[in-house]
Amino acid sequence: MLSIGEAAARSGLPASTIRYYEDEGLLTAPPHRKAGRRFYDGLAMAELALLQDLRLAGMTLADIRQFQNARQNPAASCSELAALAQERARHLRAEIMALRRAEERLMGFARSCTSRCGDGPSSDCSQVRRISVAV
Amino acid sequence: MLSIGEAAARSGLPASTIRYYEDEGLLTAPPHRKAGRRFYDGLAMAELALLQDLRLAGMTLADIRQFQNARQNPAASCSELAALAQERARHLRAEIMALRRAEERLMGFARSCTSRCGDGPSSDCSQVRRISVAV
DNA sequence: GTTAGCACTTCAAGTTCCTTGAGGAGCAAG
DNA sequence: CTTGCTCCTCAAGGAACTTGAAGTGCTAAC
Repeated sequence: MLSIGEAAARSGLPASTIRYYEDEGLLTAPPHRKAGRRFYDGLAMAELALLQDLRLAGMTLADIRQFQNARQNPAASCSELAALAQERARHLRAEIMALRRAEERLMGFARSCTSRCGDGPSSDCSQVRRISVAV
Repeated sequence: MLSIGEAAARSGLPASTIRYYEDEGLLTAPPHRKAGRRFYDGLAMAELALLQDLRLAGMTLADIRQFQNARQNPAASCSELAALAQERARHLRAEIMALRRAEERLMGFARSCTSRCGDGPSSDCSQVRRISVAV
């Protein structure tokens, strides 16, 4: 049983965000309480982890609310849930590629900056600074 | 010379966002204007692309404003600029790894959902639905 | 020529997703 | 028993856009 501070440390989210998600109805099973304080077990931590993954996958909080409702509705099709997760994973793969391209371009910027200007201030690299990213 | 609509299409950003960035002073050279309308040349598009990369790399608009100021200041050290870009690229690599992990977990969720419940609605997979993400 | 339609303009207000702050309470150590 | 830490609620604030209203300019059809 973790306090909200410990849960925050493990998940990497601020405690305020965890409380916020609960207020928004995104963390389903209301966690255990002792003297008003929240305590999180393994199940609650797993739900939080899934929530984080869905956020990373680009789902809005409204999207996630729907998904959680479907998860809790026994009449919902499992294959639908799986399809949704797979679609989100695809979305993630696309975003990963975009980030990789951005990473390469940033390294390109850094390279052209150092190779042309070297160390220290330089007044004649303004051109590099302006167009060093491929036009 | 691209109109803002063409620039939006090429960059993938909405035109409103491009205007917003300009209002915020993030697009340095104010683009050409004809009858009040914006037109973007290769240099302006390159600046926009760099701006996008920096946003993807997790920099706030305030961070980027600083970076742009440094880029335009001839007294600023090129190696500093390069170091900043490299640090951001590192940040991006870390985020890419986090996204990859999230992608794998989502695929794991989808797998356990289909393998245990198959097609169609199922009432006895609530356990899977609740804890299918590794605790 | 003029009228319709579309992309553009500015400016203000709205939205999403948190984050911060005020004011207070439980609890363990000294 | 007081100091200090973490926690609580509730309300307000902030970052990064997004949307809407009201108007302008070009282009193409009638």
